[in-house]
Amino acid sequence: MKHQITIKDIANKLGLSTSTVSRALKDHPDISPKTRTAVKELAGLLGYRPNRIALNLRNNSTRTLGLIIPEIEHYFFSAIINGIEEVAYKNDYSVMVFQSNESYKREVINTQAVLTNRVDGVLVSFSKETRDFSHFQRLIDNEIPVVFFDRVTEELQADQVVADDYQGAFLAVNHLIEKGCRRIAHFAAPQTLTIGKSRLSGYHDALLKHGIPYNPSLVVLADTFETAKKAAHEILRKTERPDGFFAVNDMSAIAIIKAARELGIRVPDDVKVVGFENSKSSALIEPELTSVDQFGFELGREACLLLLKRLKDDDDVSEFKPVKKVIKTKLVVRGST
Amino acid sequence: MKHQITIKDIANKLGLSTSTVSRALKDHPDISPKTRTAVKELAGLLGYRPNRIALNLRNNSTRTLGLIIPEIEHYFFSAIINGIEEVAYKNDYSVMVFQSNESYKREVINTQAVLTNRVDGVLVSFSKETRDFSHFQRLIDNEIPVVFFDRVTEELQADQVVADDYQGAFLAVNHLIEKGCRRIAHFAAPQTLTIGKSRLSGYHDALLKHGIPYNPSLVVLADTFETAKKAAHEILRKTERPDGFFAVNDMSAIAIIKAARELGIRVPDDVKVVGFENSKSSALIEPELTSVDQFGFELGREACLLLLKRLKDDDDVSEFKPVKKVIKTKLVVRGST
DNA sequence: CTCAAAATTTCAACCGATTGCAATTGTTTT
DNA sequence: AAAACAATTGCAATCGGTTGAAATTTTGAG
Repeated sequence: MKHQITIKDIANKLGLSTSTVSRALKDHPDISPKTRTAVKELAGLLGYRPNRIALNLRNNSTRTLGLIIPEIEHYFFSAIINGIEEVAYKNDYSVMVFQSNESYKREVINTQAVLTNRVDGVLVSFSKETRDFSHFQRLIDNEIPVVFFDRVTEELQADQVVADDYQGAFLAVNHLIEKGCRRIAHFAAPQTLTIGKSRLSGYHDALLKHGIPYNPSLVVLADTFETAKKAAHEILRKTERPDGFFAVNDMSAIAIIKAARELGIRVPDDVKVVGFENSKSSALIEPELTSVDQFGFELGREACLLLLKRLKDDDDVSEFKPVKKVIKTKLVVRGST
Repeated sequence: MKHQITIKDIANKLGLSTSTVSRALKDHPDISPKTRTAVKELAGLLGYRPNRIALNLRNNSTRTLGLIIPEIEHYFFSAIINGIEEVAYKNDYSVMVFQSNESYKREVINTQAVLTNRVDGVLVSFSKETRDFSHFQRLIDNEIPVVFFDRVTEELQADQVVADDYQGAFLAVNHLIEKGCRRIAHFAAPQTLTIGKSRLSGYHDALLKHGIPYNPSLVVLADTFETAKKAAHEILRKTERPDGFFAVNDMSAIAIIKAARELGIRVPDDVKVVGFENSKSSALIEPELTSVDQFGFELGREACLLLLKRLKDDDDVSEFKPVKKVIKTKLVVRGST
């Protein structure tokens, strides 16, 4: 990088001290109008920009947020990043993005990276592998505000922002039942993730409400396209095949639709399918997928707003009370049901 | 943030000077083994981590890269970010992400933000609106290495990484012709973007090769789902409708397939469609979309590698020769042709 | 036991900006 | 004209770490 114009350059050229220049630039009342204009003029002329790093050092703040996320290449997460970046941008914060790639080990390294980079706060959605949360506890111990979103845990004293997974699942399954389904399968996420548990429990309670017995053999762990495709093939070949599917995400739901087509089973006539995410893809496939919108953009926005709020009132650390923000979901009905 | 352990804390506790501690921590030969181990031990005990900001200030380097991108919420770009983050991670760099949201004005602000944040280098794919490139020139004037990817320009002396758009388009249209199409429409991107021009020219030359006259009325500006859907409806209703489509991206291609279905036109029997991107969605729709894979992940990797190379040999600034790296594309044939 | 060489440690400046306090200049009052 | 006061400006420390050069201590040879 080229030599950047510093306050010292301006001071020298005008025969002033750096302190005077500094004060002149920020309209300190002590400075005479004459020198103030002179300083500002020259600063403009030379294209002076304050050195953020020097300010970071002095203020012990970087105006930067860390974002630790499993995979960027996933509609839901990219929507969240979008929401986060939007809020950060409006509040003059920058965002550093770190991917864990669903790897616990890499996630630990990511937490070290955010510490090293001295970010002011961190937004986290942890990996599927993560069981131990001590690396996040280390952030909290350093009094770096952390907000968890989507993938959250009760093990830590930290803010959370989640979609209303239980409500979404309940809506979805209720909808299937009202459409006439009686034998509804659930393609679930790992039960180590809160979203896995909540969505299963919404599924369970919706069945209960309509007096349909809960049948564990209809619940399968399948939260990716590949696993879901395989599982759907198996379960659809059984003699007593399901007449409805509630999938934990859109990719799994789409895999089910594809599997059904391959087996000559009609959607929605023979089998109805509901996904969770309301991704772009859900409107592209045929039939279009009924899905629970979990408003990733809003979720990201809320998470970032909450974090910025924490950064503002960071004084009352002693009486810290974690907040759990729940974003309502919405069922978007399309051709697959 | 809590008080962080500094080199001074260690120095005080051991009755040493900060310089000794500093040198001890980095195995300077001047330091006696005794003090070295003592310092390292205490540092480990207290959980000392060097303050990156202080180092940034001294070294005038942040080990941070800036990334300016139109929209994260787009498969191709998120794949690119993935590739960039991967390379940055392996080389111990962090990535700051800024979205322009396809807005020129916001993009200008983004370039200011990367300047303010004193990133070591910048990766850019500019917005559709951008005609004037002086904000990027300002980065170059500040001798901040800039690498453009996907959306590039010849107006600036800067490195570029692009997919082989011409080749990809040629492959696609050639494929359509070999499959029997004679009246091929092209849904194009704005001709202000190099990708728009290159893909059109590949389309043009493939027609030429097979002796099919170029017909401007078959070229339509339509690079989003909505515009393409509308345009497809219009063109498919004409008496002399096309028998093949080459779309500038997958979203447009999928819109064409949907429009055809709505009009009762069969794909691929009546009309064949090829997209560009090979996004996840292309394998989800029915029929699956034939598409040109532009390897977003690799493109991001290459762009980042090129930038890091520039950062390494930043000495020979005088004899700067911009590099243009072209990533070969590949036609992935599926059910839509 | 002395003195120089070697080993070890400290001093001080620096990166760029901020800020309390001291110092300088200019103005007014008596 | 001197004292008192206000208006400006400069000094120096600070943030945390690095590094050339100086200062100190240790070691070993004569």
